[in-house]
Amino acid sequence: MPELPDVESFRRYFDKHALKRKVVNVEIIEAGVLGGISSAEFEDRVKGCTFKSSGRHGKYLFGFMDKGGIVVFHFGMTGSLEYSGKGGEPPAYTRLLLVFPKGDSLAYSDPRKLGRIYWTGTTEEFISGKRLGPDALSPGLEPDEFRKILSGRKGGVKSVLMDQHVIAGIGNVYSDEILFQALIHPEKRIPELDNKSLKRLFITMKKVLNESSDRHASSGKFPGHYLIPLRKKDRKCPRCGTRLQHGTYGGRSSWFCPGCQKR
DNA sequence: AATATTGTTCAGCA
DNA sequence: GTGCTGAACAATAT
Repeated sequence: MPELPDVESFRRYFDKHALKRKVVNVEIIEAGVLGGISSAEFEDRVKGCTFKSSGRHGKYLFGFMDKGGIVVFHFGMTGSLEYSGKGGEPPAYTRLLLVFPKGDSLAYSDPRKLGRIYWTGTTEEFISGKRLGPDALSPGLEPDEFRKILSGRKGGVKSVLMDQHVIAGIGNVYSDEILFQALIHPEKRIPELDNKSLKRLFITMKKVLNESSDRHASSGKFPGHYLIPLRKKDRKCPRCGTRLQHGTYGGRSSWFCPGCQKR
C-alpha cells in the first residue's frame, strides 16, 4: 500500500518524532529487514548519531544522520512507522526499533516483511543504484521532461506509470486513481496518447499525489470524486454513474470506469 | 480448511 | 534494452 503519498506522510511523521533525536539504541528484531548491510554494521553506524533531516524519492524515505550517511526506509506493502512514548509498547510486527534518550522510540513495523531498510552514503548513489526515475513530485519534473521520459515507451500507460525506473512513486492504487481522473483507459498504449492527453495525465498526476499527501495530515478522507474508496464490487462512477469495472492490467488488480475511460 | 488476494521488486523469458 | 509473467514475502478474507 505505501506509495508516494503514504511515504510522504511517513516522512512528515518521521520529522515530527525522530528529527533532532539522538539514537541511543538500535534493536534489530528481524535481521532480514536490513538490505545490503549486516546488523553489527548498521548498529555501529546509527547508534549514537542524530537524525538531522529527512528526504524522500519515490517510495523511499531518507533519514540523514549528523555524522554522515543516510538510513533509507522502504515500506514494501505493509510497512509503517510508529512512535511510542516512554514505557509504551512498540506495535506488533516491529522489525527494527530506534530508541531515543528519554526511552521513547520509533518502530519500523512490517507484518509481511516485504520492506527493507538500507544504508547509503548519498541519495544520488542510492537512486542511481536502484535505477529510479525522477520523483513524481519533484519540482524539476515539468511537462516537457515528462513527455520526454514517456516517449519511446510502447507499453500500456498503467504499466509505465507504475515502472519505478520511469517515474518513481506511483503504485497500483494511485496509477488507477490518476488514470481515472485523467479519463484514460489503463491499457491505452503510450504512443496512442496525443499531446493533450499527455498534458492532462501530467497535471492530474501532480494534483492527485499532492492532494493525497496532504490528506493524511488533515481529515484522512479522500474527496468525494476519488476512485480509491470505491475499489470494491458494485460501486458506481461518481461522475457518470456507470458501474466500475475490475480487471488485471499491468499485472495488477485494477479498477476503472468503462464509461469515462475509453479504450 | 484450502485458496485467493494483496503491492512491490526482481528473475526469467521471448 | 523492453515488455510481459510469475515467484517471493506473511497475514487475512472467503
